[in-house]
Amino acid sequence: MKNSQLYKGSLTTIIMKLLEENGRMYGYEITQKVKALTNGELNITEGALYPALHKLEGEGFLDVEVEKAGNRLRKYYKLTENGQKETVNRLAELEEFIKNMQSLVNSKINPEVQF
Amino acid sequence: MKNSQLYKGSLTTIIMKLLEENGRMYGYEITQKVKALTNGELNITEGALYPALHKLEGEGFLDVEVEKAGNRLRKYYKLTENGQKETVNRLAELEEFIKNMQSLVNSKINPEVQF
DNA sequence: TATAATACATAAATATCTTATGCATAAAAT
DNA sequence: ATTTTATGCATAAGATATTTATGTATTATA
Repeated sequence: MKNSQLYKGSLTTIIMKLLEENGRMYGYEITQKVKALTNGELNITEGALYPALHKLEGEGFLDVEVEKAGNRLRKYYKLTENGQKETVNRLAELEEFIKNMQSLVNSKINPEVQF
Repeated sequence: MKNSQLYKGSLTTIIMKLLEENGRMYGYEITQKVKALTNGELNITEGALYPALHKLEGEGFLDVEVEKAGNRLRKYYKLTENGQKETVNRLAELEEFIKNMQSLVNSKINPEVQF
């Protein structure tokens, strides 16, 4: 997704948070939602998304239901009970991460001027 | 560094920001500074740090000066002119990243309750 | 009627980081 | 006195996540 290396490692957290919000979503829907919420800045690639969804399912954090929309199939994912607990943990980790990054970045450029 | 996957991709940004602040630092000093600024939460491992420093140097973003402190040697790194420009870019990317992650995470749990 | 959008999938290559290991000096603890 | 911890560098193997490339198929738009 996108060019910036910073997004590496954040994909599953994003997926789980969106599923927590929306109850259930299918893969393509997730990519579109992320694009919309970030004003087109974050584009999740399919090569990253689908393996991530399969892994989360394999870990027991997601359940899947296949449905047909017209002639096209959609795989709707939703959080399992364990997935809901894990989502809470990951969001807490994300908050910590952001807090830590801000501690590292928001310090003064010229520390010798501080008093 | 640490357990959370979220930090992946953020190491070089952290290094460059610290060098921007402090003028020049040696590897071990960077690990200690990061630990201090994050209250012990973020521990940069040597296996990540040294290759990252070498890579940044190879890309022309860092210059190195070897000095002896007593009988032990230290490699002091500082930003090149290009490195300073790149630091500005990376910090802007970090801000964007944090903003986007907050957009994704700070949305309501129950969107149907919004009005 | 060709192109773009929708919808899934996987495999190879790349990048980053963890874990493990190695060497050496200096300080602190037993 | 001597072991452990801290300081200071380094690299290599393995794990993991993501990019890039490719594939298939349906539906909507230009």
